[in-house]
Amino acid sequence: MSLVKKTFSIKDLENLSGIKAHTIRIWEKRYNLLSPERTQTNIRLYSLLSLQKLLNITLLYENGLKISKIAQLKNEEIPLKVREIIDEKSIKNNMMNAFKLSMINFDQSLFYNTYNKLVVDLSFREIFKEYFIPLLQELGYLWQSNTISTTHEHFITNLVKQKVYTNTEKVHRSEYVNNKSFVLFLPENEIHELGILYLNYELNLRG
DNA sequence: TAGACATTCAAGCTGCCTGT
DNA sequence: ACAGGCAGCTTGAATGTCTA
Repeated sequence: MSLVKKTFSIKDLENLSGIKAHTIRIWEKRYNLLSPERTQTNIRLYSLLSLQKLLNITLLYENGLKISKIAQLKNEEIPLKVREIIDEKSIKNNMMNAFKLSMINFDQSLFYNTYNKLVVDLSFREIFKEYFIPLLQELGYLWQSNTISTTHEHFITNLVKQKVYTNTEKVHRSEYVNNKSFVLFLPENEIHELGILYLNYELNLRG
């Protein structure tokens, strides 16, 4: 018997993709996602291509795309979309890891370098929301699990704070766009002020 | 007008049945 | 074992309606 399989049963697809056979049938029926060959006795036989397609679909699906949306994609578009997600993820992972490394080693210039790479393509808001917030969230867990100390936390939050300050200064306008005033304050004894500093940035950005 | 609450819809799962 | 149909259930998102 050949070790290289040429056709796959619906059970094979279930095992390889983690999508239940019943669900695969439903998708097939509702969205024509796959159109397998059939044996004389009407049993589905999937090609390697079908398997590939299902695995791609699974990846998109697990990344939050609705099955109804995926079904609208043309066959050629699916691998492109998959690559987009993978690229985006690995770039993001690399950058996140760089930030974490800079924290562990108290490496200020690594922090700045990573930031400077990001700022080429992203707005400060995007960097703050997509990188700094997750980073700070993770700090919490790392601290809880004794992986890092408060010194690390202070080191990185201060660098982030710096970035908020400099960006706030950059967008600050001498003339206000409207005459509204905002008073920002934290609850008593709340020491984590980054959120409020960022809000201040957003307000300045809007004049 | 914001927030609470209700309704609707898509998607998926499970169980049951019948047929091959 | 697999196919396919049906009913019933859950979940989450989107949308609509009511009310303080």
